[in-house]
Amino acid sequence: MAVAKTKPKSRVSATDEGNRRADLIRAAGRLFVEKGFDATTIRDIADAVGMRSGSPFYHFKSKQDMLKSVMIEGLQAALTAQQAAIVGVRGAEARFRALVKSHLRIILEDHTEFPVLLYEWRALSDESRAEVIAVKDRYESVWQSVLKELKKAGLLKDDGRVTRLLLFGAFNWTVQWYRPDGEFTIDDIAARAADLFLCPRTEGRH
Amino acid sequence: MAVAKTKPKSRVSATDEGNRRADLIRAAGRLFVEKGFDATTIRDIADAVGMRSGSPFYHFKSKQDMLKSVMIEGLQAALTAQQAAIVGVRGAEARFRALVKSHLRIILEDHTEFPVLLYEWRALSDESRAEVIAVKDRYESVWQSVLKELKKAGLLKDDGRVTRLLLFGAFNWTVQWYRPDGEFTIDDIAARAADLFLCPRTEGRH
DNA sequence: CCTACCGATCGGTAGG
DNA sequence: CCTACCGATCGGTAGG
Repeated sequence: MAVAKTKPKSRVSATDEGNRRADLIRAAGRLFVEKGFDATTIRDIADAVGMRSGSPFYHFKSKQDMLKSVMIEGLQAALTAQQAAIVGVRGAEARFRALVKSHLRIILEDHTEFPVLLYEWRALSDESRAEVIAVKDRYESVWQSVLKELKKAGLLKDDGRVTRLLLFGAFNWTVQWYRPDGEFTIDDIAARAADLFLCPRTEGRH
Repeated sequence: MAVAKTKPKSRVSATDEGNRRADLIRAAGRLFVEKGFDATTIRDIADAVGMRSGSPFYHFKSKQDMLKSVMIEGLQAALTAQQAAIVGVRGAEARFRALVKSHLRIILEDHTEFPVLLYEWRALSDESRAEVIAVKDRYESVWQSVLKELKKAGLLKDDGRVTRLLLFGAFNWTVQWYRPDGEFTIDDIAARAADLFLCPRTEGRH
């Protein structure tokens, strides 16, 4: 029997599947942020990408699986942006400012996957949670090392757990109030946030 | 007809109704925080206070009405605590520290109504929202005036809208990570949070 | 990826 | 405040 040695068809369909999956993740992320995980139905998500209600289950085995995938997608985008933001940047303050800017862009720009992580943690099942935490830890460890540098440089009084969580709180809360058509740009807010937390360098360094 | 001039029975029943209503608000608040508004069913709430599933609708006309009532209840408790915390306290820094402590106690202690306001804003209908905002504005205006005093005293670089929202973010985010059995008490966290935001007074004031 | 469907559950109501 | 119930909707599946 003539079996083709190259399989262009399966290759194409794999690509298509990847795209459809990515479409679903993007639509789900946006809807989860807008309406919340529980208030979003599979039918909402299917509609958003032009599918029928049963079809998302061809790509994800459950709604919970979609939630986990959305969060991991958001974290991976954040990790990539984080690396790009600090590569080659020297000095504790500059690295800190770069991290803040990168973080706010990730959570406030059109990527809506990361905010799902912030506001639907409760909806994540224990099994999914472990997977997500592994990626989340990588993202946070970069923050920890930069905060440590900051403290060493005398630009931050304390870099303990409580301080760290207070910082993240200020940043992550922006999702609740930032509006793209508002008075301030994302970079404005990032600069003001960095200013707020940095101890003034002692006057007259010379 | 012999109409009793005093109506002890209706008085008692009014009191009872008030208690049952308060019970429902407390149970709903706890469940909304634990599972989220959408994931909490009327049956969950009824169970929690020992009612049948149809009975909460004797006290509230809809689930949305319960949400609004929970939020307003939380705000009123916060307003009362806020007043008590700053009355007679003089000096910008002392007033600020008192406000922070009071706020963290309200959102982290057993009162669970205020956090509903923070995390279920999205679930609130437009009509309910207007009512809640009116009470919320009273609570925030006290913060604004204290932050203004702080800036005047040189203890805060800026008291604009962005800074204010960053501050609230750091405080409100504690709901996500604070654990009563953790390493730090609420007052520890309040003190550390106040330290984080206050500019160091210029050394050697004399 | 669609069609057709199922069992479960939900907010809410009538009538007492 | 309970009993009994309804219409709507939801996550998910079988079979193609």
